[in-house]
Amino acid sequence: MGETQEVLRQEVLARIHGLLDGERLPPERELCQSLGVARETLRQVLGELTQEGYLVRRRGAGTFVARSKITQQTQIRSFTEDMRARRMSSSSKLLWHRREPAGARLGAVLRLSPGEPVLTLRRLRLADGEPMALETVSLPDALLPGLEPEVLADASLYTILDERFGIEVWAGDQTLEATVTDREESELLGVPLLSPGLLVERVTWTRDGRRVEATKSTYRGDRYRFHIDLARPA
Amino acid sequence: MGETQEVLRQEVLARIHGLLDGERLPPERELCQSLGVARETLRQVLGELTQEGYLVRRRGAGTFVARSKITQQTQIRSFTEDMRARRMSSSSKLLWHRREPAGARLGAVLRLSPGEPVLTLRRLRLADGEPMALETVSLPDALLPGLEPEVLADASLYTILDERFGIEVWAGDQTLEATVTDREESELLGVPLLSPGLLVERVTWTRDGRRVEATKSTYRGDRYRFHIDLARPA
DNA sequence: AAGTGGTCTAGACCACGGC
DNA sequence: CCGTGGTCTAGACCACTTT
Repeated sequence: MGETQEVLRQEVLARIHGLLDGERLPPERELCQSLGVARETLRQVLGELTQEGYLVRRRGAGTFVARSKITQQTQIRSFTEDMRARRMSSSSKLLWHRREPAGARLGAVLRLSPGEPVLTLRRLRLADGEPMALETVSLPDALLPGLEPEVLADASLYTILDERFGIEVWAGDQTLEATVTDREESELLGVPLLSPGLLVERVTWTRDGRRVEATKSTYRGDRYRFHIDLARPA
Repeated sequence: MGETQEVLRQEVLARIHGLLDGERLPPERELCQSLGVARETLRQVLGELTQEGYLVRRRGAGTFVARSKITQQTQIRSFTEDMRARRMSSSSKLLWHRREPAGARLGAVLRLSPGEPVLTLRRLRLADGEPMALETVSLPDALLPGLEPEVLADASLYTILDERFGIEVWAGDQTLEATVTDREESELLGVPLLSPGLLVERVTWTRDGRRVEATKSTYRGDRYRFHIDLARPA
């Protein structure tokens, strides 16, 4: 996303904030003029905000504030919460951590400039003392000023984010695919080489769109199962 | 999506089809001229195809073909609907079918008495002519009076349920786990023995709680990917 | 330096909703 | 009918990769 759009997004969010649920925004042609940008640029931003549930657009009618978000499909759960829900004890082993520039790929995913520092840590996650998953988490360092990675050795990341930094994860995006374990994963997870595994990639963000984490995990295929409640679209 | 983009999309897909994995597409400025559209319009289409995994774009370098995985959304979708959403053609090959008493396990899942007849069929599902998944569906026979299983050889189950029997799937429950393909699966899916695969089990029901289907599918791990939108519980 | 994708602009026309 | 969002255009400049 460009610089203009970043600023524009905040401006529009501010205006939305000043409106009630269901109220109409000014027409695009009017809004873009008052904000000093091209209509297409504004539309790009409005499109994203619509996607995120802040707005509803109706052709011929207008763009409206949608305060109430409906579609809670699948819930975001941290490993810790997930295990608690399964009535298992969870623990972690911090394998390594480092702070480094985001680089191109992570920068794009987390919406940071490539030079921005990122905290990355790799943890072995255990359930009832048994290895269950290997996880690599990357977080914008600026989000967690002064955090010692060691406290994440055995704590819920989401809890720390919330209680210590006031960061609440609001939504996310996750993909699952099948894989087989490589040598390192097999050893750490205690399974034979080339065992089935679930590769889970997750990106989450806060209500105001700030990217919180990019996580890539490999779950043991023989012990882990992913559950989804389905709903039929209307 | 506009008319121009629809046509454009097909044109670009055709060109992609003519290229190998990793090959570069012509530059945007060249391509849009040869296709007779504006660059932004072309970029819109390229963006979507990138989102869908057909392409990878690298600034300063070019746009490249990515024989990538397909990603699935979160709602209940039949394979047919899923593929249609991906704009791929879907087809099926009916491997076998039979009617028999539900038995203990299926009876419990579908909430039928064990003696109640169940229609079970096994289908190979293909996307754009390529094997993608193996699926075994079981349905209460009483739901589908007079259905000839052959019509399911190449039709959407959900569509038939709805249009012909007035049965609307309302909600469901799905689990995913990692597996490796056995001998039969490998042969039918055209992958090596013990390839990674996704084992998907699904049970769905109508609004009034009647169980509709119990399905067990094995998806190719190298071509299929599940996509889930996450939301944080309130 | 040349060429690529990424962003932004100003303006046109279309399709639809509500008056 | 007019005003709205939806699409498309031609062209400019920027950021990055490659040579």
